[in-house]
Amino acid sequence: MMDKILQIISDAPLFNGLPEEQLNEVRQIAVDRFCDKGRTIFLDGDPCDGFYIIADGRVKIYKLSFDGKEHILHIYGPGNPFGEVPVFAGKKFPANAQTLLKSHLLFFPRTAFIDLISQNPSLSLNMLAVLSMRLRQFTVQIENLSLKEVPGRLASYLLYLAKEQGRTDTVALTISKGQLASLLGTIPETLSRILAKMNKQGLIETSGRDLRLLNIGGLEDLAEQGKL
Amino acid sequence: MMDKILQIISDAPLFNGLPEEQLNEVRQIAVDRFCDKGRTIFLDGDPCDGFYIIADGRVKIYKLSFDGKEHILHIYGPGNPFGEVPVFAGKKFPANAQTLLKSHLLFFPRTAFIDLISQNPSLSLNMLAVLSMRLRQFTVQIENLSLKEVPGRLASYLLYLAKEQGRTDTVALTISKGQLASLLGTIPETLSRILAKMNKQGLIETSGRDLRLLNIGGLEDLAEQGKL
DNA sequence: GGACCGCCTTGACTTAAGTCAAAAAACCGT
DNA sequence: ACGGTTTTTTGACTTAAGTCAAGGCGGTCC
Repeated sequence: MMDKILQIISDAPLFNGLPEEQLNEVRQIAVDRFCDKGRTIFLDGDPCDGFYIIADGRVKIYKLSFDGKEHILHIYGPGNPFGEVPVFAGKKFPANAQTLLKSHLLFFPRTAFIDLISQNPSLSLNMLAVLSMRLRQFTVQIENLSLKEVPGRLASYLLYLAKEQGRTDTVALTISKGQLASLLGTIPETLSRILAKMNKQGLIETSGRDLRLLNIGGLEDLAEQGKL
Repeated sequence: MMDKILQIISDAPLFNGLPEEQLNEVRQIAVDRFCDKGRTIFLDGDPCDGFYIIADGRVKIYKLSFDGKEHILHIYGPGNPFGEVPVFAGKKFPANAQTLLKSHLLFFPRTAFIDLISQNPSLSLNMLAVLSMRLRQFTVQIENLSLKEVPGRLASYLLYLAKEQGRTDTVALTISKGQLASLLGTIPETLSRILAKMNKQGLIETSGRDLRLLNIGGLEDLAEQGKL
């Protein structure tokens, strides 16, 4: 008899390499949670009593400005943990989280999880690795925001997507263009104009959410230099 | 007979709450390193074989753009660790590090430190807390960069400094204005103009590196709204 | 004291990107 | 296929902030 939740836990990078016995302990403390699309999971500043792993679906982590403008920090899919920061420091969520699709989440209560980590060096090293990778991503994001212009950020993102999807010629956006704009730290109008310009320059060819990358070298230059 | 290095280790937040015996183990693996002002400690992309704690001095962590523009991510002082990310993931430094002052550093070799962490749940929880706090700071930085204009970022920074220095009326910049510009994601000319404008508006009064905060409420509005 | 150097400021100009408004296109459920 | 909503695009305009260039201020080292 197979346990679906145990299967998800076994596949998650966070629990990679743990012996069966410890996976079972992790499974003991996991709590199922199902969410419709567009459901808020937590808000910036909410007190935190645990973190999540996505079993299925998609979640955006985002910040809001005073006047309601949103900047997306991450978009996570199956296998990704989120909301771990306040488990270890600060006790409050540093950003908002909302489902982009109908999603199945696993919730891990704070104190039970800390107990597990304390007894479990390889789990703690896995968690250190997860947080370290996040920090690395953030340094890239900050570099992009402050050192590159929007076309450069877009080019970086397209190349990242191409690598992610294992293609060199075509990529399919997994999110709406409006959301992509928010992820790149800009607005839909600007993104639309830049895509149009890159079309005209022969760098890409767009059709809906599918893009053909016509000039990888040109995109790489753009991503590196940050300017057109 | 007192050991200065042991003293520094005992005072560092990373080793907070560890029993004496474990502090001694940490001390065993620490390596002294002295650096003059302006010395590069590591460069973005360098392979990493350990991380540092500042015993004394000051270090900037920064990214460089293609054409040499710099963005400062952090400025760290005594007690702060830096360069931990590649210890746990990725193996290469994600940014550059350089001393701003003559500094005394403690170096902790990667493998020895990982051994310690594995045997030592509270050390690993401390490290998780350090990384989590960094992630929290980064979310704030990204929020500032993408959702606030330069005046708003400056106001946030001044209020942060005031809190840091335990004052409400006066703050002293600990870095040059040029470096502050780089920390805020802008350039010296822009920073200078904004300081002049805030002077004219009666928000602050500048004299060299000392600033008087004349209107805390106004600064808080500015920091929150991100706009003038 | 005076010449030099780095840091900071100011001015005139350019430009990337945001705003507001409206049209066009894609998407959805019935 | 239809009407209606949402998403995307386009246009005209504004604005924050960067660039380039020139002065000013402040320290310090003979």
